[in-house]
Amino acid sequence: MPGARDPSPHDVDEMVLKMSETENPFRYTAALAGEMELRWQQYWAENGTFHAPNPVGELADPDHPRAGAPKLHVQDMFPYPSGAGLHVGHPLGYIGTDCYTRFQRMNGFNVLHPMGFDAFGLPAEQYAVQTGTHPAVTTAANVERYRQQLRRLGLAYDERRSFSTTDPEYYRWTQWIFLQVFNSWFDPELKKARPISELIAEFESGSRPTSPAWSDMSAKEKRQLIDDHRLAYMSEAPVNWCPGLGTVLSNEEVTPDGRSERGNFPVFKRSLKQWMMRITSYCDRLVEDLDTLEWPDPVKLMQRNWIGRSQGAHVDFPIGDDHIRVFTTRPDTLFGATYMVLAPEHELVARITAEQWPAGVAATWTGGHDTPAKAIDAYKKAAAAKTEEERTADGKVKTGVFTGAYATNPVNGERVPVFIADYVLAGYGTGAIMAVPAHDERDYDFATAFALPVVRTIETPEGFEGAYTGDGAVINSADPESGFSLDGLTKVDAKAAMITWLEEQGKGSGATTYRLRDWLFSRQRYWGEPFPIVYDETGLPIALPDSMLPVVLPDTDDFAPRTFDPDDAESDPETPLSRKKDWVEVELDLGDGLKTYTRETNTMPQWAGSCWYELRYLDPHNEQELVDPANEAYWMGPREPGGSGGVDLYVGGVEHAVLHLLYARFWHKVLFDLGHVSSFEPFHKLFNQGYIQAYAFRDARGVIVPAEEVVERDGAWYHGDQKVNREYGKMGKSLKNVVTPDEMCDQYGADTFRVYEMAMGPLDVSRPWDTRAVIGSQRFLQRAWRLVVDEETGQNRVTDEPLDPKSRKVLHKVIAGVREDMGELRFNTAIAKLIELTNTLTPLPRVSREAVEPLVLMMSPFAPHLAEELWGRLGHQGTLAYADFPQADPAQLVADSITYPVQINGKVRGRVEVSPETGEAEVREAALAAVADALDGRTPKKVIVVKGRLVSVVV
RNA sequence: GUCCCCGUAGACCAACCGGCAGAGUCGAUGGACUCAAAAUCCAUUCAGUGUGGGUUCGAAUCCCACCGGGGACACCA
Repeated sequence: MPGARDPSPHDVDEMVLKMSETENPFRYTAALAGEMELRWQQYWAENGTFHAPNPVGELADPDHPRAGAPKLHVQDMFPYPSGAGLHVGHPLGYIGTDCYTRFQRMNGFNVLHPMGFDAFGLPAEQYAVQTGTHPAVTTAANVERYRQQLRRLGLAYDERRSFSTTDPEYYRWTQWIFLQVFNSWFDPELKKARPISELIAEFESGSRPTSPAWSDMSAKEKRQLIDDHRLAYMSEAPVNWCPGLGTVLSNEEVTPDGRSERGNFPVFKRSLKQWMMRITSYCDRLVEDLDTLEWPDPVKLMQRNWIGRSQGAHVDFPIGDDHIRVFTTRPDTLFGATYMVLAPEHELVARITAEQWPAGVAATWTGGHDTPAKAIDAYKKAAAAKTEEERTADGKVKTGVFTGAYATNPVNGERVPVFIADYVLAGYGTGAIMAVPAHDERDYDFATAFALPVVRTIETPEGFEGAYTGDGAVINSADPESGFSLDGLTKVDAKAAMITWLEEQGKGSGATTYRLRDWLFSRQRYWGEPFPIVYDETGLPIALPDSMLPVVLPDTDDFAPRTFDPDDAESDPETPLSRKKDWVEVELDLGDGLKTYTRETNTMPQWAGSCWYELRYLDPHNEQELVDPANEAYWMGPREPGGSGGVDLYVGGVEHAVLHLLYARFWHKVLFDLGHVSSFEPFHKLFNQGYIQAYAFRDARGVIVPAEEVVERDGAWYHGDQKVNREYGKMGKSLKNVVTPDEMCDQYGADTFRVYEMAMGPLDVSRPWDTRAVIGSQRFLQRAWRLVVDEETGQNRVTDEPLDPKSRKVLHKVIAGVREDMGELRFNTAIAKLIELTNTLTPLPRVSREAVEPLVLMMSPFAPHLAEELWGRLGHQGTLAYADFPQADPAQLVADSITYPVQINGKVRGRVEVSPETGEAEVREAALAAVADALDGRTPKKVIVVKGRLVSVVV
């Protein structure tokens, strides 16, 4: 019956809570924490406490306490706001940067710590399709939910600088950058991007000759030639088509086994006309500038691997009237090239294939076929039938067939047989190799299988079997006819000498190749930035002028992508925007009067918005410019000559090692070349935070049971009476082990949650979530609270009497330690030291202000609400966010005395206590005296005094 | 297969340039307080550092091999 319900267990909890509150009304409970947290969050918002002043423009504030101070720009990888909301793992990095920036703000830095939302892209669209709601609606709701969740944690963001990549005011500038890229070309001499207008001027003046001559070209031909030089260009080329997602994908979005990173659908190579970005022009700079960055080595390595730069040579091997061009990193071993291999797809295969097998050819070479053409045909069919996965999974087993043709080794005139084999990839280098079995493992395996000769050209250690890839003197590398010889040179010198010779003879040249391909930039999706591009009757793209930006994404109910059977490789992509006929056809005046144009209907990929967001935080409302140069120079400019500049600390997961971080670096470099920014790298220092993982439990049937209902008994886990198995992994709905920050705030308060996340381990290490252990952080905050506040009366307990000398030493030791730990993001050890200090003060009869004030200040980065509250109760006005972080008194860091353990042969046999100034000789005397008994008359062979540490005696 | 990182009390983690293995947290146990409990406070417990060698007066720390866990790359010429 309504109004007469029995007390539920929930009510009982509340009664218990109320009872304990009435017993100790001023106790630091979750309820009290919640009340004061809300109050301080309001205070900060109302007072703009965390506003960071810009040098110029709308956000400039000369009266701000940190105006003109040294700057610190710290950023998190902004989240994609999913429909599921945050779990406790998500804000780990955000809390880390919040603690760090609060600390540095108190150290006098003008701190920029913004947060935004990466809200375009596939997942938002998929979520919208699932729920049948427009992505704009779901995205806005998700962003709002994230904002609330983050606000509740007391993160000190400058909220004026927050934006979402889906805001038209934001993507207006994403489109503007696209146009910058579109209207640029890469000058290979200067190795930088230049405005396309400068290229056109060179064409027109004839200083850069064209073929045919510029003046002989039609207007359309001229435009095509120009378009071919742009950094953003359209091309018909094999791309990754993913029917399951209904869109094409960039190489970076495809996993090594040929599936989509998102959704795990099959991906097929398909020739389609798509937008590309010429990231390959920047390969060298993207590799070399890694040296200027403070990034974790694994991330640098991943980028280097992905770019895959190799230096070597192109060499031409004559064959009939043709020649086969190969790329090799080992031109020094050219004399050892005993055969050649083409990729099965290589364009020369058909032309060079012989009509008949040469006399006496081995059966292994022919694959058992009558003619080379049949053998080749069969092999190509077999290769095509294999998936990428099968092709690589076969590992070391080398297959191939002979073409029946022979080419000529250009250095010594030897006839070398030409094979096709799938261990040579069509997409890398020239799709053809010279094979040097003596010094390349793959070639050696193939040569062994096909009984091909092995000629060593590098001195190989005695008894060495297989391919020797190490260093050594060059041998067997001389041509008696020409007199050319590399014999006796080192590997490095021989490479250089060979390249010089090849270039002199016109038989090859030094060359560098890359694994990186140009960035496929268009997607057949609705929820992305529209391209600021239209087409006229020629079908060639025309950039819209800045004045027409933004090109707003048109509203539609028909936003679902056209997807296909995931395995239907022959399906064709369809852009959702193309269905909006009234939007696609547009009348514009682009200079030649009002004409009808057709809009580009692809949208930009998810990565576009995150490619430059670090810049927009600097000047988020600037309508004239992407960012005012003065603001960019202040927040991101290089700090020393030749420095990269960029964000001072960028924190995020390692999963973006290649995708986001590579694309963002590329765009930033284009903007740098065009003079829009003074930094040539976007992120100077990168820190990869670990993940919070969680246990999940499965019952005997293999069904996941809710983790919170599982109890541990006698070393096993039970769900009710049922024994369950424990697994370790991600936190997620499907594993029924999600814990949300909201629950933690309800149960303990945001400060406790923050302290727990920071205390549970180093920021870069992944660890398991353990709700039961959170209580420890709450106890710490309760003890600290109790130092200041009498739990029964609410009175201030702090006295102005000086601290006792012993505790003072502890205080200053802790201050020194905490400062050091904070600077290096070692929050777990900093918190341990704060707990130590708290535990030192707890038993004291009177609590001295001398100790409590520094404690409160030092706790404030971790537990900001509690600290603000205590700071007020200690008699201060306003916020402590700009108070000075405590400094240790060096005089207090000197120990009164030092106890030296005295070791005899590595074992501690005694101790001596001396004053810190005691000289080495005296310590030695005292030590020997202390262990005289243990020495038992033996004379020490050696006595080692380690100053301040110990004394080691050897007998 | 190659390369990189990590293995320390029952759990999470400290230990700086090699110098007494323990800062902190959870758990467990005992005590104080209480009629009792919760909460709180106090105390105790527990590893010789994955295994085996080596260097050293001295090794968790440096070197080598192996085992276990995580990650990167994986025919890139």
